[in-house]
Amino acid sequence: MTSGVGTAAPGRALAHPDRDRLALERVLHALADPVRLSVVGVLAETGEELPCSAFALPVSKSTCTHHFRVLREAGVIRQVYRGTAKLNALRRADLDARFPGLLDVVLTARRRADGA
Amino acid sequence: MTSGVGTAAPGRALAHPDRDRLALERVLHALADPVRLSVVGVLAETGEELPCSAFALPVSKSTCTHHFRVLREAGVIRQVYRGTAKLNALRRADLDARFPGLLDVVLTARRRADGA
DNA sequence: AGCCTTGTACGATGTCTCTCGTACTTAACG
DNA sequence: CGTTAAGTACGAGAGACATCGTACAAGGCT
Repeated sequence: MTSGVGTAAPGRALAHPDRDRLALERVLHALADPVRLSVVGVLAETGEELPCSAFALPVSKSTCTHHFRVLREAGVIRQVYRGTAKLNALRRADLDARFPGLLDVVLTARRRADGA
Repeated sequence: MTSGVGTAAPGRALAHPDRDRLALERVLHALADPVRLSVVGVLAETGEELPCSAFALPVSKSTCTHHFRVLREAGVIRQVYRGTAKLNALRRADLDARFPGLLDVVLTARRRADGA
C-alpha cells in the first residue's frame, strides 16, 4: 500500500541544502529581492508553514514558483508537499546556527527601511 | 586659485547615497558578490582608507572600478579622490545607524563560512 | 467521474550583471 | 615637459535573472 493516508509527506521530496553548506553569498542574493524578502518577512511574522498562495505576491504563478525555488535552494526556506499545496517554512534554526543574527538583523532592517 | 594645496579633496566629488536613503535590498545585493564581500572584509579588518590597488582582486582594473562603484552606490563604502588614487572607506557608522548589526553579522558569517 | 485548486515545466524575452580590453584623464615625480 | 601610476569611460560579450504565458500533473471536493 502506498501509505494509508499520507497527508504529511506523500509525493517526492524536494532537495534542500544541508545546514552546514549554506552559502552566505547565496543567502544574501536570495534576500536581495523585494518579492523574496517580503515572503521571508511574512513567514517570520506568522511563524507558520504557509502555501505559496497565501502570499498575494505581485507576480504571476510561474514567477512565484521561481522565487520560492531560489529561496529553497539557498536554504532560506523548507518546502514540503501537502496535497496539491506546498507548505513553506522558514529555516530559522538552520540559519541562526550557520549565520547567527543574520535573519533577525535583515528582518529588523527591512521593517525599519519599510517605514522610513 | 583653486585652493592652495588640495591634497585632501581636489577633484570632483562622487555621488554617495544619503544615510537615510540606504536601501536594504541594494546593500544585500552589493554584499552578495564574492569579490565585493572580500573588499568589505578587508576594509573592516584594517579599518583604514585604502586605494583600489591595495586589494589584489582577481579581476581586471575595469571590473574593479565596476565593483567599487556598486559598493559606493549601495552606500557600503565612501570614495574620496586623493591625487591619482581614490581612497575607499567603509561607511560603518552609516550602515550601523541604518541597519543595526547587519555589517557585523555579515562579516562574522563570512569568516565562519570561509573556514567551514 | 468530473471539476477545481495548486503548483510545475518549458520556452521566450528583456534586462541586468560580471567580465574584459583598449583608449583616455588626472595627478605625481623626475 | 615627459613618463609613470591609478582609475575612468566606453563598448562588447557571455551568462544569469525576473518575468510572463501556456500547457501539464497531482490531489481534494462534489
